[in-house]
Amino acid sequence: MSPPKPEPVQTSVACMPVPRLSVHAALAAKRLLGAIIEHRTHAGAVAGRIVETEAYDQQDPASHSCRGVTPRTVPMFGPAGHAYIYRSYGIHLCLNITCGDEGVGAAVLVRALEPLWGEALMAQRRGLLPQWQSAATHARIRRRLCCGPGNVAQALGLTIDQSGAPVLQAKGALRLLVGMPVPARARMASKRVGISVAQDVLWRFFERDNLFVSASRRA
DNA sequence: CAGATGATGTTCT
DNA sequence: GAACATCATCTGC
Repeated sequence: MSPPKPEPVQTSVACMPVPRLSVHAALAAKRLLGAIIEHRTHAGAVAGRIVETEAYDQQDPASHSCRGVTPRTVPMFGPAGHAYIYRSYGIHLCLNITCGDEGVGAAVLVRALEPLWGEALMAQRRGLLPQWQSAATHARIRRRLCCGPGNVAQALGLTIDQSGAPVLQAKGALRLLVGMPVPARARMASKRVGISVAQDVLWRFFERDNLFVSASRRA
């Protein structure tokens, strides 16, 4: 199967400043809603608007950083604005954006994106290209491209060795850009997904009524 | 729709 | 050896 033609890259949304991330993880998680994550490779550029996040803090028993620095979690303890990517259940990769001051182990998990560009390439990476090309199922497939952290990393085409890469540099392959922030009235908070400790903490945030937040988890 | 399950590699005890 | 910030696919309503 030959790769789809790279789509033209939109740049107008990239003009606004990115939110300050050297803050507590829960605040960074709210600020990152509406921001855009883009990954550029030889195959083309793909990007999506962040619509679902989770905060993980050093003081938080559910966080990889709660027992101090390990080889894997080094980026969490570095400065804000870098990728922390880990392998989940042996199969998937999950993308986080580091936050907080240097020395503090904190990051925000990117759980879902609203696809913006490079959708055909995303579909190919997700193994959904045949269905994508048949226009009848377009909307349904589009909704599945980046829902869930494992799917986000797969659609973006990330690799484990990109953990630690900066995301606030204009020349970087993986970049955080800013579109429309999600105002507080359109923002929902809930318990985080898939953890066995600190289950009552409301550190999952998502945009209300957004189709790209997985349906079963919209509340 | 809900719930169960297997795939799979790394990290930490 | 257990646990794991998941997902697709299956079963049974």
